[in-house]
Amino acid sequence: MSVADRKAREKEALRALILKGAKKLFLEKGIEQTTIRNIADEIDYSVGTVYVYFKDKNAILHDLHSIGFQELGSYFKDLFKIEDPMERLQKMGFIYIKFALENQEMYDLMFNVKAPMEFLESSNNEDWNEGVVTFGHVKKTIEECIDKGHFKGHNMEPLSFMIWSLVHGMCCLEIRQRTKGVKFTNPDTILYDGYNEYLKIIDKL
Amino acid sequence: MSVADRKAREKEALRALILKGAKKLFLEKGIEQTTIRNIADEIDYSVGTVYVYFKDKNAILHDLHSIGFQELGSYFKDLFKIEDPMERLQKMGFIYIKFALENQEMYDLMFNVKAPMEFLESSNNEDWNEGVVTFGHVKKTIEECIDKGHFKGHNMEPLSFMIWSLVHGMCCLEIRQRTKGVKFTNPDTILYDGYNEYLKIIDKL
DNA sequence: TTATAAAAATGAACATTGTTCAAAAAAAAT
DNA sequence: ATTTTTTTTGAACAATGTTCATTTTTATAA
Repeated sequence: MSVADRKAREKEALRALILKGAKKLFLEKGIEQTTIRNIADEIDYSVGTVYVYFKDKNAILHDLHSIGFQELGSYFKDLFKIEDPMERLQKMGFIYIKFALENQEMYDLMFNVKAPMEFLESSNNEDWNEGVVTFGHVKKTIEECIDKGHFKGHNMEPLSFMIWSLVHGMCCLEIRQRTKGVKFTNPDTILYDGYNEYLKIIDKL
Repeated sequence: MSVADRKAREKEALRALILKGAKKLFLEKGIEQTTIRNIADEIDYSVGTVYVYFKDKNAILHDLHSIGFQELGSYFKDLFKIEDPMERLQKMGFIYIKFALENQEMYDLMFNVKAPMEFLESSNNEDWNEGVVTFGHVKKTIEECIDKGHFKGHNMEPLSFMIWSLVHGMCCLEIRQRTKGVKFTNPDTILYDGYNEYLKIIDKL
């Protein structure tokens, strides 16, 4: 173990500490209400240090958005043990909603907040890897469904996109407060009620 | 015409002028990049004046979000001439997408930006009228579809919510840049391709 | 151990933001 | 012409993201 190695580890640790502090504050008081100064205070470092480890706020938000995808991944983990692709598809949407509702701020960061995408653009990164991988799971599952004779007459990719959008749209309306004040009969269960309507439909396809 | 009347008209006119200037700048450089000072400059008034006519920035954003719903209403106008509810439902989604793509910044303000909802909360307004009315159009159409024997075994409200979410989700992913960098086969048409998959499905219901 | 070089951390300073409010200017009423 | 009311103003404030010369800490060499 050289000194350089230890330093590299320490750098990585502080980087992680900053992200941890940022995430804590995000969950406590929201992304927009969290400032760099807040984050620095939280971990007992100065503002300047934060900027040594991250180019700007977008960079922090991007890294945190990646962590969000890791967390979604751990929600998804057991899914791939399910052999039947139709059953897997059904559970996938359910778990997706569960993740979104249990991690609203993170979900928002992953799929709504502009910063992570702006970071990608600013670093000349063409692809959105996190998105590619996650959407890949949907596509793969749908493909298996089609192979088994389901979704006759449908195209894999647009169908996958539509189903992703369906679930995302519900989460999005909920998280961005567009379901409040719309006078649903059962506001508390509307996401799962809506999802059930979708389940009824694909049951026949 | 009393002096008070004229003054009232002038007040209303200046209010409208501020909103017009704000909208122009929003479309030019985005909502987040537009400052109150920008708006004041645009219409040759001082910052202070803007605050005489609007409580804060959220109030401007809320009023502009309402204007967005008026504009969506004019897109929807001809829809209600369509007798067949299934045909109307199909066209409604299509027009909804068209509106979203042609007015991305306004759509974002209407359905994603938090400010308009924060304004509602701060003014103790329980209901989101614009949302209630627009969602009402979907519900009414679905209800007519059910009355005509479609969507057997489905519940009107959750089904309406699911369909709204489906279309909204696609628009949302597009506008918030989550379709870029995901390597679609046909990125330019993915929204309409996705919508077509939905059309194929409800065709059978 | 001490002196020197490299790395890491700092926080004052800057430009920009939303917002306020006493003062000035303009308009209306007397 | 004078007073009162309404409207407009922009300097000032606190808070934000960001920068960077300076200081502090750590590693290396003598």
